[in-house]
Amino acid sequence: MGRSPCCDESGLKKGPWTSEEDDKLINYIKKNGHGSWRALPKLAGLNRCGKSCRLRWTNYLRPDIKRGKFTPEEEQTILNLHSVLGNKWSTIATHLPGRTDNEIKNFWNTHLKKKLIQMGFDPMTHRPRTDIFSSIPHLIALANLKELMEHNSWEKQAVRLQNEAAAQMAKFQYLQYLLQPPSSMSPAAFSNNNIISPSNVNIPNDFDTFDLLNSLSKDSTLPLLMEPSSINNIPSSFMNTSNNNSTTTIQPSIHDSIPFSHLPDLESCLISKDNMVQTSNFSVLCSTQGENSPTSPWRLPTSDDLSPATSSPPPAIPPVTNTGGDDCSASSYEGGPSSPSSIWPELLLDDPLFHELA
DNA sequence: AAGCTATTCAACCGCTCGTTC
DNA sequence: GGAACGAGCGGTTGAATAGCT
Repeated sequence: MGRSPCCDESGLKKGPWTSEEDDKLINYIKKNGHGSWRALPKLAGLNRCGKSCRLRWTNYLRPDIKRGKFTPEEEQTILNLHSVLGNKWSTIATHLPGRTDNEIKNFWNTHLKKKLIQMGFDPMTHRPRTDIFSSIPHLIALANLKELMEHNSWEKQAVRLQNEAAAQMAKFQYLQYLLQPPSSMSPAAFSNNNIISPSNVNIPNDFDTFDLLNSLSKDSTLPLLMEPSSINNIPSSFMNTSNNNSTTTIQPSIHDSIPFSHLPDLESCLISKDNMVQTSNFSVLCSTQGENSPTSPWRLPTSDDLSPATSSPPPAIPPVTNTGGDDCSASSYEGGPSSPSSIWPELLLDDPLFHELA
């Protein structure tokens, strides 16, 4: 199958569009619809290829396009969706009305990616980079912030909380290190669905790992999405397990899924087959549905999920069990719903450092 | 003011996928 | 089944602009 010549055809104009060309394109599409893009330029009296016309229309001239700065909510949505979907810009764009895939892609490449890198996170996996050099910017920024805070006086408490947050971060980075996949596995493959499977991760019989996992689950809200056979390797004494036909939710920090009709923000959640939405503050999720099934039982919300019921007020979210007395992590990381694999972006957005570095 | 560098984003390129014949 | 084609997608480029020296 050869490539279609399209824009290679000589004599066709390339480069920036003039307002005259824009008018021609808009008027034609308003009257006739775009029909066949290949045929459109001739019919509209444009010396452009159809592809160029399509791009100009979908990325710039379409009447429903929303221009201007991305809101923090949109930023959050992009981060959440990117952590689940990767560079599926068009899919991400379907969750952001009025934004084009091109615009989101540009915003990611020029802003969000840089923020993640500066914070010491891998923008592909949304996980902390475990090599010491990549962590340096984050550590320096933390140190600077700490110093800044120590020189103001509102902040002994804040410094303590910051230290505790940093300790949490360190704990989790160590956990990530313990659970990290073999080096042969590419980050891209890992980011496809963000599921830790037994084949790509070493779930050790290492008491330290489970101890750390358990401690993190108790005093913060850090989640892990695992496949069922991985879960089988975790001693049951570590977890409280609730079970139904399609999912098993293991919740050391006691946080139930809630019916999605009560969910305040569907966009940033995952929905299970039995229409339960996973909110923040869960700890470990796994599926009991088909031991060898590569597919997650969790899915992104669709427009069909946006029923009128979603407008009913959300129930009070139960407080996080917080054995460590760490109000910082609890107050920072609790709150809005999140998808299991999108906790890192949410952590970042809640992290003052994230805004500091922006 | 001029020159240089960094950033942004519209547009292009080349590939893949789905449909038709 | 496979060739041809159209449409769409993600990656990349480069002109315009902003910021800095």
